[in-house]
Amino acid sequence: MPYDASPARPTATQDCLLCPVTNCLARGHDAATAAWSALLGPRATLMPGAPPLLSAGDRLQSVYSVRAGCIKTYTIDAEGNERIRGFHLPGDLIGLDALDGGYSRSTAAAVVPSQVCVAPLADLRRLIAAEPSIAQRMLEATSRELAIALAIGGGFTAEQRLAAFLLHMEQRLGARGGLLHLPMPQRDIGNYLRLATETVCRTLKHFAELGWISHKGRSLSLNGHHGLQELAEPIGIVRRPVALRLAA
Amino acid sequence: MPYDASPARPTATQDCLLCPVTNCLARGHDAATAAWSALLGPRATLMPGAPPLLSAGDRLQSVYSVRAGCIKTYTIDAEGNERIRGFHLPGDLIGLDALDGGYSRSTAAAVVPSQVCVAPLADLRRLIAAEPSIAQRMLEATSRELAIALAIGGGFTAEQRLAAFLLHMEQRLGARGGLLHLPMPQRDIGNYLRLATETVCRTLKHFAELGWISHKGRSLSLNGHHGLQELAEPIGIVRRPVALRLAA
DNA sequence: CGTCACTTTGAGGCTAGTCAACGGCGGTGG
DNA sequence: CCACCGCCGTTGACTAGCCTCAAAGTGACG
Repeated sequence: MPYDASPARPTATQDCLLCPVTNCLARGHDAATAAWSALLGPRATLMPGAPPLLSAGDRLQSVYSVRAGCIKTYTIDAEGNERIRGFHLPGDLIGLDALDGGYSRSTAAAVVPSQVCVAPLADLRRLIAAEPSIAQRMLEATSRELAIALAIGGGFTAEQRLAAFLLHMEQRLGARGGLLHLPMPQRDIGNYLRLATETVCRTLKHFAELGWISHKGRSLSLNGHHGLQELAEPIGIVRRPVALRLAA
Repeated sequence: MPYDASPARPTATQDCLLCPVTNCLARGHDAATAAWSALLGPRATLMPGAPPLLSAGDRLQSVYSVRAGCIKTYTIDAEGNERIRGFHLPGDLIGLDALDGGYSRSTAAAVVPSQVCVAPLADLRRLIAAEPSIAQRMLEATSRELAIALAIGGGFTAEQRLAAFLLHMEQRLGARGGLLHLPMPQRDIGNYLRLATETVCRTLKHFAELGWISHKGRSLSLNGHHGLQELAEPIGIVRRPVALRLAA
């Protein structure tokens, strides 16, 4: 297996109601969940290197919910440069930046073997009409992505962006004890954060020298130092470590 | 008047159904519009320098719809640095990045004398339950902002970002014949685009030397050269000038 | 007519990118 | 089983785009 760890463990036959995925839209309650669960029936498995799930310029047919693995969305400019716009982990939706306009602005491909649930747009619209709470949840998901995009897009230093990225991944992957395994290569991290691969590498090394992290390959452990948090704090996508904000 | 031109022209007593604003959510049709119109009843006028409409960390009470003027949203870090996350023009909504979480991530203040319509969240939720098309439209608005944030956040050169900004403003302001008046100072443009004020100035000068624009103060005219479009093209927030995409 | 905010211009420095080369690890094939 | 190959990560030297600092010019307003 070319991808060290997190082999996506398909969980193919599970029902969405029992979905193990932390943030899965379908979790929770009631009739909305049942309807959503039915809608998400069709699934697709994606391998790295395989044709993309979705290509920039395509008419958006469906929204996708990541069930396992990691999907990256990106654009490719005239010179062939890839520009990664986001990484989508289990529980995330793909296609939210295309709901206005109706055609996809980005291409979506698997970073590691992955599985997605497919929600055809027509069905989704019907579902929204019947169950406004679904729209509410999609609105929240889109809002969350917007907040992240605005935060990462800001004018921060390489160290700040990388620190925020690590903490954010820790949070999203639900890492226990600061132990986590990044699905993507440093090249992709750098591309996403507007950094050269070399800068990612050097900055990680720097963090390691400070004792803030230790890493081997794509597995890393955040040693709980406040350094990363202090660096990432102004970016504001990581939950505050409690307290700290008494004044305005 | 300290702000040369576009003095916001309050239009205070107009009904939202007759709203002159191009993209106003309330435009269009049916019962949804009527309900929305009623909801948007309360209005607020904002002057530059006045206390912000909304502050980072506040519990989000309402979503705001810009009716006239220009509102900027920004964060302020520990050192007091302002970081502008977006400019909101008539027809834009404010607060969309806070729908998840429920508290505002940014502060909103007027760039020029402005007017907003106030949509209390509780009312909005009720309205969405009754009229799913409102949720649909908000979803589209949020999606649009997401696409813009992702695009501007990418790793582009100063010239590319500024070119995209100018063309985008031309589009959003509905400028006729390439003539437009920017509401915000160069400092704010630079802050938004992660550029020093000096870089904005020099880049504008450069565009002018190339004959692509001419400007005096905040009024500028885009001379229709393809240069700006070519620069901005990879960023992808400006509509293509027709044709050009036969392949792929 | 002075003040203040904004813009413009210049000189120099730093962050991060580019270029180049090597090491490691896994997979593949002989 | 080992040699080869390709992707990824690492390291060093150099470069460049943009930022910082400094200062003067411009226009609006009191």
